[in-house]
Amino acid sequence: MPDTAPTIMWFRDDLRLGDNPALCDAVSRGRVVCLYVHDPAFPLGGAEKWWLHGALSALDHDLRAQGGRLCIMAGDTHESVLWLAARTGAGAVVWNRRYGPRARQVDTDVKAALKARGVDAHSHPGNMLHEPWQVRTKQGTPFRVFTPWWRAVQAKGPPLPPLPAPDQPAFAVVPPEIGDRLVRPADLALLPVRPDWAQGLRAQWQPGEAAAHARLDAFVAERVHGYATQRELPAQPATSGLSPYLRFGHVSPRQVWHAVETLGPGDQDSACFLSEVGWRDFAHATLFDFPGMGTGNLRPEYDNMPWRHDPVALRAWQKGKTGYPIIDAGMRELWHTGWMHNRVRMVVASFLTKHLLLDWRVGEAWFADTLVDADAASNPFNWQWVAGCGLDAAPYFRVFNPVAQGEKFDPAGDYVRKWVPEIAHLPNKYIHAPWKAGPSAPGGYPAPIVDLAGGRARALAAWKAL
DNA sequence: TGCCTTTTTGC
DNA sequence: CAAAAAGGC
Repeated sequence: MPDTAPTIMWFRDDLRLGDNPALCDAVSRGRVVCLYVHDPAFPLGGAEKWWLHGALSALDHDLRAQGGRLCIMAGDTHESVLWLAARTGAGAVVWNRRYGPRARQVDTDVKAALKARGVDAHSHPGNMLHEPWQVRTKQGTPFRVFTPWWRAVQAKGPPLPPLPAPDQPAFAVVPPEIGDRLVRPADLALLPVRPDWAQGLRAQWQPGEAAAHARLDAFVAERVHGYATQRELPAQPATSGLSPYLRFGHVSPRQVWHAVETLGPGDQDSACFLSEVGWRDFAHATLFDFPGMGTGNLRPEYDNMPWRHDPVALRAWQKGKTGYPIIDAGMRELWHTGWMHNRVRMVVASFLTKHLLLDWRVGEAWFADTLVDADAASNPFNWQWVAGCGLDAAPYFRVFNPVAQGEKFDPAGDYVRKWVPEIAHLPNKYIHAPWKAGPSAPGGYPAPIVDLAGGRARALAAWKAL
C-alpha cells in the first residue's frame, strides 16, 4: 500500500522542528519516522558530545509532545539509514544538506543506494542562508574574499523566509522489532564521567530548540543595540551566544537573519551582527569549494612553514598557564564553558601559531575537542584565517600582542580577573603584564613561557623564509 | 579584526 | 619634543 509507506526524516546538523525544509517535505508526504544516526566514523569533540546528548534529548522531547519520537541508531551511517528504510518500508528518505567532503560523500552514496532500491531520496537547503553554488562571481567561480562575496549575497536580497514548524504532523508507529536496534541518548555514552568536567557547560548552556529561541529573542531585545562596539569586549555579555545553537541547527541562520533584520536594514549594529552570520556561511561555502580546507593549507606555500614541535608549550597553552593573562583567561573560559569570546579566540590563535610557532592544526584540534560550537567548516576556516594560510586571511605579519590586546579590549581587567583569580589582586596597571609587578610569581601564576618580541621576530623570520 | 619603528608635523 | 602619520613586516 504505497499511501501508507512512511517517509524517514533523517536529522543531522538540523536538530529543530521550525524552519526545517526536509521535515516539512516529509510531513507533506504522509507519516514520518524521525531518525538520527550516531556514527563513530564521524567523531565529535568532548564538548560537542556533551551538547549532542542534550540536543537529542530535547529533540525527542519536542517530537513526543507532537505524538512522535526520535529514533536514534548507533553505527555506520550508510548501513543504518538503509536498514531503517528497509525495515520500515519507507517510500522516501529526506534530509537537509551538509557541506563537508566526507559528509557529502556519505550522503551521495546513501542517496544512490536508496534510489537503487526504489526508495526516493531528497536533500534540502536548510542550514545556510544560501547554498554555496548560488553565490558565484560573474565568471561563475567561487569567491575567495569575504567582502565581495558578502556584497553578492546582499545583492540577492533577503534569504528565504523561515518555514513554520509542521502543524499536526503524522508519525508512523515504530514496530518493536525495529525498536530493538534503537538506542537512547544515554546509551551513546556522550556525557563525561570520572572526571565530570561538564559542570561549567551545564551552568552556561541548555541545548535544544526552545533554548535557542529564548537566546535569540533575548539577543534581539537586549543586545543588538550596541553590538558593533560592545562585541569586542570579552568582559561584556554583548555577543549572541548563538554559535552552538547554529552548529547543531537548533535555530537556522535564516531564522536568525529575519529576527534581526526586522530591526531595520540600515542599522549599523544589526548589519554588523548579520555579517558575522555571513562569515559562517562563507566558511561553509569555502569548505564546499575547497574540500581540503579542514586539513591542508589553502595557501600551499605554508606547507613549508617550519612549525615547531613543543609539547610543553602546547600543554601550557591548552591549560591556560602561558603567563599571559588574556591568553590564559581565554583558554580557561574555553575549558570551563566550552566557548570563548571571539576577540580572545583570535588572540590565543595568533599566540599559538606565531609566538609559539605551533601548527594551526594543533590548535584547531584542541578547539574541536573543547568548543561546543566547533564545526567542520568554521573551526578550520578561522584557524587558517588567523594563521595566514587562508584564502582571505589576515596577513602573517599581523601578530596580536597579548598585552596590547588585553589593555585595549579588557581595559579594566574584569575578564582576566574572572578567569585568572590568582592575579585578581593586581592593579589594572599590571593586570595584563603581571611580571612587571615584582619578581615573585603572585599566587603561583607562571612566568611568561615565551618572550613576546623574540617570538614575534622568530615567526616573522620563518614567514619571510617561505 | 596589528605591531613596531621611523619620519613628519605642529607647537 | 610629543603626537600623529607613514611604512615595512
